[in-house]
Amino acid sequence: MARHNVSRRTPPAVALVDCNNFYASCERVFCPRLEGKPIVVLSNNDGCVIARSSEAKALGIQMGTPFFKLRELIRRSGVSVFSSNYELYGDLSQRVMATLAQYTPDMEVYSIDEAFLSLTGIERSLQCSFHLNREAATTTGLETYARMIRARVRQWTGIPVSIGIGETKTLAKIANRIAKKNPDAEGVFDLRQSPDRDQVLAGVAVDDVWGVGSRYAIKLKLRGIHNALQLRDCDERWIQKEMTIVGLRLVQELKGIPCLPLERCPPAKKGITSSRSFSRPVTELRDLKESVSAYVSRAAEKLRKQGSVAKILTVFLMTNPFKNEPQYYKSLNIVFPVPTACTSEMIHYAREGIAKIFRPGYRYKKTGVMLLGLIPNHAVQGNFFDDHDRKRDAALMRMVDRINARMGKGMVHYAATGINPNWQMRREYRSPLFTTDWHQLAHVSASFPPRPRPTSGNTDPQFLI
DNA sequence: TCTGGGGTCCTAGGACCC
DNA sequence: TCTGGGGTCCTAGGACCC
Repeated sequence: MARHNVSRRTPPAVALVDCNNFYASCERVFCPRLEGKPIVVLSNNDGCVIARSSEAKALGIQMGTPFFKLRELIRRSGVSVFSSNYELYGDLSQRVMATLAQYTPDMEVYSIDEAFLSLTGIERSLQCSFHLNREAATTTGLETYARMIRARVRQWTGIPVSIGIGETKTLAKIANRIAKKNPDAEGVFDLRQSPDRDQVLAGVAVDDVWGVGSRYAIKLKLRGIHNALQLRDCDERWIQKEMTIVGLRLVQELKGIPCLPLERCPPAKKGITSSRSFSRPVTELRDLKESVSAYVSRAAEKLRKQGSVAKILTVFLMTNPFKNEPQYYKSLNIVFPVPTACTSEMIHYAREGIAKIFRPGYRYKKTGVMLLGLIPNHAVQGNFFDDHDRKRDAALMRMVDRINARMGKGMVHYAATGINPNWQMRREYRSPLFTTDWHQLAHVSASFPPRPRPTSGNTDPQFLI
C-alpha cells in the first residue's frame, strides 16, 4: 500500500548509467596520455574490434571488423590497440557499481558497463533535504543528482559515464542515448523533463530502440514504422502478433508504463558456457582434450560460485567456418549419473565426449562445453547405485576454489588442462593487470624522466608511468 | 596468417499424463 | 452414432541483449 502511494504521488524515475566506450576508457585510466587519442580493444584471440574510443569511431572503424583488415588504417592513424583484459574491466566495473550503489538502495547491475538505478524515492528525499517543493525537486533535483553521480564516478574510478532518466527502463535507455550523443546534454538527460517528448522520440530511429534488433527493424519499417514515436503509437494487436508479448511490453514501456521491473539481485544462471577459438588450427585429439578440460574447469568454477550443480554436460567442436576447407561440427550431450559440480568428474566425461565426436583429418578452430540443467546444490537427488564419495569431492573443490581465490587464478589446476598448451588464445597487446595483481600495479615515479619497469603483458613504453 | 564469447526470453509442437 | 478437456515437460527455432 505504501509503495503504491509513493508511485502515485511521484512518477517513477529510472536512470540508466552507462559507461562511455567502457573497455577503451578502462585502458585510458592507467594510461592518461591516450586521452583524446583513438583506441580499439580486440576480442579474444585478437580477432576483431569489440570496443572503440570515440576518436576511433570517428576514423570509421566499425564494431566487429576483423583486426587484420584494419592493420593498415591503424598504423597510418596511430590507433592504440589492446587485447581484451577482462580482469581489468571486471575489476573497474565493480568499482563503478560500488560507487553507484551509494546513490540509491535500489539498482540493477545490467551488464559489465551499465546499471539501472531507481530514483523514484530519491526525488522525495531531495525535496526534504533541499527543502524544495515537489515541482522544484523534480525539475532540478534529479538532473543535479545525476550530475553529482557522474562526477563522483569519474573522480573515484576514472571512468566517464552518461546518465539517462525516464519513467521506464526503455525510456531511460533512450534518454541515455541522447545524453551520450548530444553535446549540449553534457552527459545527462532527463526525458521526463523534456518539453517535447514526442519530438525526442521521433528523432530516435526504430533500430535504436532497446529490444528492436535487425529482424524486427525490417519488419517494422515495412509497416511504415521508422522511429520510436511511431512505434509507441502503433497498433498493439499487430505488435503482439508480429513481435509477441515482448514487443507489446516494449510499446507499453515507450508509453511510460513500466513492464520491465528492476532485477535487484541477479538470478542464478540457467546454463554456463565456456568456449574459445584456438590461436591456430588444431588437429590432434590430445590438444582438444586439453582444451575441453580447461573450459570445463572454468565453467565448473562459475557453477560452484553460484551454488549450483549441473545435470548435463555438452561438448562440441568445430572447424573454421570462414575457411574454404572441409567443415565439421558436432556436439554431444552427456547426462551425469548424479548432478555434479566436481571438476575432475566433469573432466573425465568431457574428455570421453570429445573423443567420441572427434574425427581425424579436420583442422579444428574451436571447442567448448556447456553446463545445463542447473539446480541448487542442496536440491540434488541421489542415485542408489552411486558409489562416488561426493562429500570428499565437494570438500576438495571448496579448497581448490579458496586457494585460487587467495593466490590467484589457476594457482591450482588439473594436469589434464595441459602445461603450456600450444592452442592457447592470442593476446598480443594486453595491458597489465593494474588492479588485480600485486606485481603489475602502476608505479608512480617522482623522478623525471621515469625509469622503465618490466611488465609481464604489453611492454609498450606507454605503460611506463 | 588473421573473423569473439556468453547469455536471456518466447512460442509452437510433440509426447505424455490423468 | 457418438470419441474430452486440461495439464506438464521438453525441444527446437527465432528473436534479442551486452
